[in-house]
Amino acid sequence: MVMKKRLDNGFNGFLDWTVPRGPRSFRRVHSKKDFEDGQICAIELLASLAGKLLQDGESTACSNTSDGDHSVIGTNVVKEDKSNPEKGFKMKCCDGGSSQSCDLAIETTDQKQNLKKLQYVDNITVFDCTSVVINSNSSDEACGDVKPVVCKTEFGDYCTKPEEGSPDSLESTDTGVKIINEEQHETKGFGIGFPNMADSHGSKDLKKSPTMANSSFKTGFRSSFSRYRNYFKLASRDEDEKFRSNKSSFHPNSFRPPSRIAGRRIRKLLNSKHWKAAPKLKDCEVPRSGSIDNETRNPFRKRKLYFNSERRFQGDGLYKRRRLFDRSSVVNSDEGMSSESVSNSPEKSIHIDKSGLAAVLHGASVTTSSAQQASFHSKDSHVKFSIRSFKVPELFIDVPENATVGLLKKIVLEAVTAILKGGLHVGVLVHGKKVRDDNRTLLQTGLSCKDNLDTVGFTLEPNLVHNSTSPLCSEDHPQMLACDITELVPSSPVNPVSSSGILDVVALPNTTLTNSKIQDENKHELITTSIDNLPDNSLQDCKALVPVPEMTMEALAVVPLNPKSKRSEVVQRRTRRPFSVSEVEALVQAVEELGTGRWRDVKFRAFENADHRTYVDLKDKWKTLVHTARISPQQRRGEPVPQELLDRVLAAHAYWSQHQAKQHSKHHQAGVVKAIEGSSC
DNA sequence: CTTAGGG
DNA sequence: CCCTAAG
Repeated sequence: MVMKKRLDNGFNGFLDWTVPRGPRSFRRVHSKKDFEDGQICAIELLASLAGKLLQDGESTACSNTSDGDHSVIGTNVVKEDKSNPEKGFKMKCCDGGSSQSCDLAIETTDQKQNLKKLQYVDNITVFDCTSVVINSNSSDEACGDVKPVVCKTEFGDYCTKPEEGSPDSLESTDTGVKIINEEQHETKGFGIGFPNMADSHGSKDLKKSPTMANSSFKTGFRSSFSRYRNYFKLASRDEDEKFRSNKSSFHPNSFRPPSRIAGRRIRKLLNSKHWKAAPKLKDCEVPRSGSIDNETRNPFRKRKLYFNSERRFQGDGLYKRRRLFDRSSVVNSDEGMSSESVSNSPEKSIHIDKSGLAAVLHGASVTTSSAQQASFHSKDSHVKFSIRSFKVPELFIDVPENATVGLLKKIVLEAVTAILKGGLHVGVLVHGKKVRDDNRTLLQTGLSCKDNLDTVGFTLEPNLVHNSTSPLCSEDHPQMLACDITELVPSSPVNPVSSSGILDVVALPNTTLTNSKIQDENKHELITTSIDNLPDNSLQDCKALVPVPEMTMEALAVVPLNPKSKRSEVVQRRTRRPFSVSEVEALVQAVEELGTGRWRDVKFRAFENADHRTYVDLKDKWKTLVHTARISPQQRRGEPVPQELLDRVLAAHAYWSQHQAKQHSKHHQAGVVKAIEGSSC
């Protein structure tokens, strides 16, 4: 996760921030509402199915084993039975043999907005051995007919809806979830699938979902979109130089008139939550008053150039220092812990998905439907995603050797159910990096060009921030609400509690997973949960089942366990936003006029509406610009800055450095003079 | 809050 | 880009 330092530039790598580092602290942004608003409808469906399975477990799951159906390991497949539309989501167990496949197809077919819907064929029921993969590569005709729709907008709406239409509505035919047996992994693989559940309870749950699905989604999107529009009404300076001028005039100029503080306040309001009031203020703006003193002393003063930060109409302003992210969305999938760090008894532990907890989409194939994706107003452009496979979050399972396969299945199912019930987040990866700014458009993110679409990835992430009012907590483990668990392992195994919902650990009361390593690494979510309600007493033999969330050591170390402190808010490093040439030009222009010591003024002069550029950013950029200008062109990286600009940078830098020195000496002299005068008097 | 500078 | 001392 740490980027290579660029020492060759002589800067001792201080430029390293060009690549995001891990978060330093955490915050929580997703509201409780997020969680409750059906964000996990699809998941709940699965969970309900899983619950059903649990109930019927002994007769179904175990029967498989007794039947000698060993193929279930890594091959069992769950699929819907489309032949029975009324039953909706009848689950069927099929022995996929080598053609194991499950369904998970996510597709965005954008009609009028960027992202209209995600189709989610939720046969996410198969887990493979080393890596649980929901693979859709196989065009298994038997699968892929059921299409509950999961709408996950970038604004958080998340809903499901069964697709009443024909299977054709699915973009891709390959909607099977594939169980992959990755032999290269030393751990033994296995898979589970929902057994025959012709009368699955799930169908009922499913029938509910459609309603809220669409409505929730649409409203969510609309409101979000309207916010954008409001913003742009206010702040977009796109093709409006005048606007910019007016705007700047509204704010205190660089010489900070008396009203400066008030001006700042107003500005702050404008930039924050009072967008709608802004347009009116604009009308009241007064033309910018001329400079008082700069004119005479600043040789660069004449030039006028303003950077139109919103030129591209991309809603950058919405960024608004949005630094709070759900914890689970912050963790990088590739930072997942190794299995070794968790298994307290390697011989017996079964490690699922060694590659980490993040559910990683494999081979996302994406296509664009519009040729002018990259064009400016591509509102009508669609970006279609065809997700071939997901990895399911990593599970760590520890069972005794003499446990039955049926038990194992049950345990795994428990783990999966726990995760699913906890809800999932979808992460988006571009070039392997997580896109954490949910407000960015696909266009901004670079997902609009066909060329870039193959770099997209999706992840399924356990919803670690489990709301206290969520069913799992309130119903199943109410006691956790009152527990302030700050230790890694519960001191009293007799008092089982649930952790963050997805982290439930099924363990014997006296065999709490107390692996020292785990403790050492702050796996404080390893809380035991009661297994009393489990039907199978044989479960008593199992040592522990530990679904471990995607989580880095860092995250583990920081995230508190207390459900309340689970609001563990994350301060996410801002997304990197390289300065464009036009921005650089604006910066140079402003610095030429104002000097290098007045970044606040520079900010207001040239980047006032670029909320994502703070004066510190500008100062830093200037710093790097000066550096860039001094090094040889070959050593420069990133978007090349015109030499002309760099020359100006150096000139301005030299000038202001000298000027500063002058001022300094001037003041010094003045002080001396004054002192002399004072003494003479 | 700003500035300046290190990381 | 982050952090923070200092003003």
